Amino acid sequence: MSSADPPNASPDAVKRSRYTLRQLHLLRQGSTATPLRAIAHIDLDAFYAQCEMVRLGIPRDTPLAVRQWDSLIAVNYAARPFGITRMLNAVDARKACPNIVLQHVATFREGEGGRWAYRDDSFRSIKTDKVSLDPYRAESRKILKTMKEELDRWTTEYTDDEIHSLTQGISAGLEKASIDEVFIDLSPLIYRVLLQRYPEIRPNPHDEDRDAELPQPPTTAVQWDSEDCLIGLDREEREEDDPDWDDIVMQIAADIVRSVRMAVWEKLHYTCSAGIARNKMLSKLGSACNKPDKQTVVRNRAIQIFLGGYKFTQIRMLGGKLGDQITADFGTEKVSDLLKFSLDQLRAKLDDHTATWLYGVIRGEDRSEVSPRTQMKSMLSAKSFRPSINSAGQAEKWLRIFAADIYGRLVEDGVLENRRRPRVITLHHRVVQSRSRQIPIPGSNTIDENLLFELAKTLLRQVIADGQAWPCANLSLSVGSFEDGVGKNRAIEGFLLRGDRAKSVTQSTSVREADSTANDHIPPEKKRKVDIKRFFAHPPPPGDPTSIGHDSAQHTDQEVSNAPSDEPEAPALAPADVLPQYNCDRCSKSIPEYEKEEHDDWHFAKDLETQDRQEARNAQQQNQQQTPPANTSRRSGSRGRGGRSRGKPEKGQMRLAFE
DNA sequence: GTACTTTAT
DNA sequence: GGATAAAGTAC
Repeated sequence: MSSADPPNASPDAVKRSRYTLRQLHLLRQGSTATPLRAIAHIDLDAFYAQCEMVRLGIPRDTPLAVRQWDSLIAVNYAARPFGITRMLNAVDARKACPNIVLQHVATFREGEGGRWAYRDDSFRSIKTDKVSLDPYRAESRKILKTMKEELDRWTTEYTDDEIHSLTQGISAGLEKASIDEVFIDLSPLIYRVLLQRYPEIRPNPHDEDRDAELPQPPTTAVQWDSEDCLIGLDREEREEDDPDWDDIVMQIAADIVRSVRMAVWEKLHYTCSAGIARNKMLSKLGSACNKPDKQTVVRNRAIQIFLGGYKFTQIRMLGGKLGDQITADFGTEKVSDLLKFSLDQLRAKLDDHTATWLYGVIRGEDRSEVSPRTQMKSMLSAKSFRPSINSAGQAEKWLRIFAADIYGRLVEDGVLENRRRPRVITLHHRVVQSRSRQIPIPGSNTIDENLLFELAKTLLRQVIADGQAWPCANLSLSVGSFEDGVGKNRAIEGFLLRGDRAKSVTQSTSVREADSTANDHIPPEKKRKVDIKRFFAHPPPPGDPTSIGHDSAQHTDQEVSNAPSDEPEAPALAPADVLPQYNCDRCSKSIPEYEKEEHDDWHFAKDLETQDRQEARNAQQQNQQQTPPANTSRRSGSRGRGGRSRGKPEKGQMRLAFE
């Protein structure tokens, strides 16, 4: 043991953990600051290909690729041994594997309304059809739902009354990273499991030193599943060494992820691969290590070896121009080579922010958070033209289809029920360079296909008036800046929601874009029911005195603003005036006697949290920059917008009726 | 806010 | 490469 040992270290030479009580309890609120945290990245294997296999009932060992015009956009694992890859064209794929199934994506077709369909001749119909990815979006939603249900099952399973009082409102955050990938912050869930399995680490008011090292966990605690792929340990570490708490955490994470993957397979017949590690970056690298249908665990003690073997251009954010620039600046693509440069040496070539970020990231540090988000922030419908199109008439044909496409997706998203609604619509247009124009969607109008189409035409006229519009090689329409609806059913829901959930409903325009919650996909009907039930089943402790003044301006760091709020609001009606009451001397509130114990626990947990937040703030001030690098892009100069002021109709342009 | 860039699947 | 999506910068 080192000289840093506390003087009161017990003389009986009990081995201590490398982690502290504080680090362990930071798991509770999904803090990004603890080295014990566990993040999973789950990636569907050749997703579009699997969607088609499921849809068509094609067995796993049949080679299949998804076709888009003459290109392949997904290749299943049965086809890969034949040398089939994306970027082969359909003809070459057939040559390499005569038996391959080449399934074209669904398409919209001019004059057939807003309905996509799978068509035998779509690959020949590039002139009249537009790709629809809707079938894949629908499958993606189902898969997310299944994953969430399985996580919820874990959450309820590992919740006895005592744990409940310490972890209420806390569950795994799930971030939809793309149509076929999610990040899950398993820390809060694992915290529950740990409290359940190891009662000795439950928060105890008598713990006086939260920064003392924890006792080591039982040496028999970690049993890896034979299916888990473990990244080999760093040089100084040995498999025979006794496990520490991070090993336990990772093993529980692996159990959870395995069961999530199994649920997806059993319910929907999709396989996926997963990476499990301390942070998003490592879990993402991990999920790609063993495909398909495998999960890879990057333990803390394996990080250095693991990362050292990579080209840094594989790391998120370094796959593009920034990565190229760094390669040029330092004459290497290897993480192991880059490790030799000091922070100051990195600073000499890169801006401060980027240098600090890079220095940490190649050492396995990544404090980016898993933001519980499953909803789209924008929707885009696009078409590339080969050959280019040459008139407004041709363009409008496509705008009709774009409008129908987007409208259909908005309906899925709940525009009809006023759940969400986009505030801006944008038209992108490319001749050589691309240009775009956007306008607000008038809030007074009901959004329908025709409104979108009319707005799109308005934008098209502006783009045409702006400059060289033809020949046009690419056109796209998108909507974004969604706001949460305050429809009738929304108002009462907002009233019943607690804490951060309520904020996400009512403050959709806050600076940091108060985001939706992990339960967003649940239909409002169901969500409301659940919330009401919990509301009455567990009357929450009265308002949290420690949180006074925590709002608004105080929310300067991620820890605070994103910590799941377990802070209940006082019920509109006090449960009972007739029950025996207990007066809490901490918060001077009067609560029912039978809740005293839970209330005290709650104060205790709150105190821990307050300390932890302070801790996190301090840590963050020291660490300065955890955020990914700023965009180094310089303006490409003289592409001026023609000096004409906007907002006025063009000469001869009609004002739209709804403006 | 609007237009544009970068990164990613 | 085509169709998406997200986040960030510049003004």
